Amino acid sequence: MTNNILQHFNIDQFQADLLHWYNVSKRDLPWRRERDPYKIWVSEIMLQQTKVDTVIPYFNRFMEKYPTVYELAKADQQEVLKAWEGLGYYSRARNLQNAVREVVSEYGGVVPSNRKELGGLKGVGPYTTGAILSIAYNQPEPAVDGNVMRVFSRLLKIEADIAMPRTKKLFEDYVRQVISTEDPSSFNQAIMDLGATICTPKSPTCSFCPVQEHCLAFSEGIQEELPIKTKAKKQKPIAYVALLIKNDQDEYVIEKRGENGLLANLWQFPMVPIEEIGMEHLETWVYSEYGIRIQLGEQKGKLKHVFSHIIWQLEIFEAYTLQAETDDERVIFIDKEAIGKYPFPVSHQKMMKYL
DNA sequence: AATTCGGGGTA
DNA sequence: TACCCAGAATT
Repeated sequence: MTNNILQHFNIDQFQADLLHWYNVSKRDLPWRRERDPYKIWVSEIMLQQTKVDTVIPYFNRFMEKYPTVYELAKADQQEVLKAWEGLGYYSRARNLQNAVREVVSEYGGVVPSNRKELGGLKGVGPYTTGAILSIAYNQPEPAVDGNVMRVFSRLLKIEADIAMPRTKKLFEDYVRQVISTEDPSSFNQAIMDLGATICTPKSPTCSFCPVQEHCLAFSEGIQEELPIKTKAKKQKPIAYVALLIKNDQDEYVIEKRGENGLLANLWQFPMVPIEEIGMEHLETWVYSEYGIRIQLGEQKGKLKHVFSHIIWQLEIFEAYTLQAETDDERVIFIDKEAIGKYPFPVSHQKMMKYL
């Protein structure tokens, strides 16, 4: 399989040191209080690219609302998105619910315990498959995420670029050789805890590390140089005029975004891609786009919102209309108090203070 | 292999 | 600012 990097690596002692540390020092997290595969699953989806501290309140609310696959399966998607509001990467929520519905209809409500069926579910990729199989079902499967690549790149002095997709397979091979077959659940979680609390991206606290004596990078003093990761490219800014359109009944215009792409199926205040349209054609564009005749008011503020790949530069304007309806099926007129029932991206939540 | 998907915390 | 985070789907 892999070469002989592990030749001088004491696997048994490493496992013992790591697991002992984990048993003494593991974090008390809501999804660690029991071993319900559904709860492990939800936690793993929420934790994708998201810090533990951010996830905890979302996870607790979600479990109160959807304690089993059956409640989530029968829920309305807009309600699920509302529960996900602010957490980001909203396709996770839509995929999770679709997958849960498949578990109910195809697997009798039981989360699959094999790689083929589990990994075939929407939103369940290689990492999440391994995480559920190991944590919930105690199978010796690798679950390679950013933590694991960082920890192992230092332990074994692996200098492959972790930004490259194929590099993850390399780490999966190493984990398969090093993982505890006695307690794979604790092993994988221990690596994650280690990466989150000690073997951190910057300034790792090697003096507290339970496996310091196993670490090749530490022995050479190069732990700060690893892992190697090529830079992501910068986000492109896009300018919009965002419109708080009010009618004489104090209702506001909000719009449901499309079912694919960025912030899919969330709601927002109408946005005009102002670079393409030009301020002088704004009212005309709004009428052709939404069938709403408006009069532009004054600017209320501006805000910058950074995504992974783009930056929204929003100029927020008031506007007025005499209408209370339109043919555009994306659009509704709604009063201020009812807006809170709809899922909005954070950028548009920030605009609500101007209502 | 590269890009698209959110949002917040950190140094 | 720049980087990172218990990544997956799409192109």
